[in-house]
Amino acid sequence: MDELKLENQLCFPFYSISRMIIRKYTPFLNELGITYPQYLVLLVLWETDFQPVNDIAKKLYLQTNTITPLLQRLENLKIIERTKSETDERKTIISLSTKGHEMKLKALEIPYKLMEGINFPNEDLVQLRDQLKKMILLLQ
Amino acid sequence: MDELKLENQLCFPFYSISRMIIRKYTPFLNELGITYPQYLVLLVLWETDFQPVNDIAKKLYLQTNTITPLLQRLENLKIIERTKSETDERKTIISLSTKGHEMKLKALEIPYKLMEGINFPNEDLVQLRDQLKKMILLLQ
DNA sequence: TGAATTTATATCGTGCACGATATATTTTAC
DNA sequence: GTAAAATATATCGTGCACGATATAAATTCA
Repeated sequence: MDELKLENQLCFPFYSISRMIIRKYTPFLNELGITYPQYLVLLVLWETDFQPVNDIAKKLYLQTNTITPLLQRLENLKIIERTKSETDERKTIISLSTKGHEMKLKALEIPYKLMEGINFPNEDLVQLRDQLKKMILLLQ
Repeated sequence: MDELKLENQLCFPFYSISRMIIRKYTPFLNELGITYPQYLVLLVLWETDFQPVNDIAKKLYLQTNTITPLLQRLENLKIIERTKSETDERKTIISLSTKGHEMKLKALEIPYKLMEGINFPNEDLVQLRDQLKKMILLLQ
């Protein structure tokens, strides 16, 4: 019976922490005029520019039907560009605009500002990150 | 510069794991005809029946404008009932219907079925749960 | 080569999340 | 005792997530 107690749920803490951290991000992302999932897409593009929709989706463990409209919004905001691949016309290649590139400079301070607001012991964080990585592999 | 790499993000693993576990829940919850956030509300009600909207929202770290329409859907499904408090007319008291009570019996097996699909070492899980609890306290 | 299958993206519908706002009830303070 | 503030819920708009479906291009294979 205890297994149905909220306190003993496995997913609930992940679900809550995720939303709580996103809330902490929001004021900084508002300054850039983007949302958290849009920020994740930009992180991917800042690492590697010019990628098909599917590659971005896979890196974020999302489906293309989630990020297609998100990418259309980023295009409307003039942050990215969407062009058809010349070698494979099915593929839509996503690339950063000048504005998208410039946003990286402003974004650089976000991770620091964010961690200031959360006083989590650093040694715990390192260990936690390893556990979470293991967990993602098991869940895929 | 490395702080903007997807791999080094703090929130991304929580966001991904949360969605991945919810995906594992979905087939079992489909059998009950409910969604994961609706399941969370039922967990709260199965522990304590008859609660105002606000109490449920607080336990789930959600806002009332998120769960009000969710509760209306659960009412349409005849799983819960919504009645005004007699002592404070502002409060809407949420209670389980007969169907809502009966669903608990079917739900009892969900935690076991779910953990079967994830081979996470048990000693790690205990430690992880403690870390996550600490984190939630820091983030509130 | 041409039909069948696979791949890549897009579209549509539903249900969250959440900021902003509205409305009604209760409490507080003068 | 009544106006102001606080509380509780509801409504509205936008942007995800994701299942289901559509469409078009590329690949496979008979």
